[in-house]
Amino acid sequence: MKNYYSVTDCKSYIEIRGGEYFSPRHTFECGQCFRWRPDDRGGYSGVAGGHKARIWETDGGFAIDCTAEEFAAFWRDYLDLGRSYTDIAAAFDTDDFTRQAMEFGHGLRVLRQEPWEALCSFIISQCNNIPRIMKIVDALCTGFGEKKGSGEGAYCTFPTPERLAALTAEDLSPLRAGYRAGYIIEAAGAVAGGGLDFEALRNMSTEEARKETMKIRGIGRKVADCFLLFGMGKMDAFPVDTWMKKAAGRYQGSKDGSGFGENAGIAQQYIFYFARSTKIEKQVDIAVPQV
DNA sequence: TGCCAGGCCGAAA
DNA sequence: TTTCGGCATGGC
Repeated sequence: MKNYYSVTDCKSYIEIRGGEYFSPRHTFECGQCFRWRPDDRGGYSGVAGGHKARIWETDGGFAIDCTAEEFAAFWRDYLDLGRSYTDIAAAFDTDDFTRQAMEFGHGLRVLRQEPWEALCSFIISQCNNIPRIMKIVDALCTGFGEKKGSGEGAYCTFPTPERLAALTAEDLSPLRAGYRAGYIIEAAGAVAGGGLDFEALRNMSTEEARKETMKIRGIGRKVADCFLLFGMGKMDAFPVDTWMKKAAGRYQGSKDGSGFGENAGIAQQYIFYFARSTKIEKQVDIAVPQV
């Protein structure tokens, strides 16, 4: 396991080499996030934490169209580059199912998303399909987020809880989110009003944080666990006995015998394996060298 | 046209 | 404690 990333400044972008293999496709299309889109050049463009970027694979690693400073300040943590997924994968090389799961999702990383964006996005995800989730999230950002940049580089940030808390379900009707609109506004109110305190949740056990999150109407076990894993970095949010049994059932029931197809749902179950891995993972040194 | 999608809520059993 | 219908909407 290499734990050292070399960052090369290529003027309009930086290239990261020497770390673990990172798959933009597996990472951005597995269903853990909803604001990244593939482009016709093989890369992915997305907005996170108020930043916009394009990420693509290179011969020796991957590249981001940002500065080394921006990488160090935001993208490095967002992409969870300080965690050794190689070690995690090695620890799960125990049986056919887990081995194929790891192979299928090779290069996938669990993104460290903004808490509010993760919570709101997974409220929208309930009883919904991924293309429509992305469509609603996009409409939410376009309609109520902050507009940044200009021309082709223009984009909208994810709307703040304060902004959404001031709205009514009717205001959100252009989103066509259905009954989820009310849930969004209630959650926004809880966050903006301090009823759901992200910093306090960080200091709680996963179980306590889950209980606290589920006090909000419209947030059940599934949404809460997605929020805790993807938004709060609580890597043990998904109990293996609950979620992996589902994944195993779908794996064994696959018609072509290949196990894992191009299925975002299955890929997410793969993430749950990572979620169970904190006990064996190692933190690595990711100091960014001079460019 | 009908089924279903990465749920949740609340009532009834 | 578990089960089940209803909820909005749109993709297939």
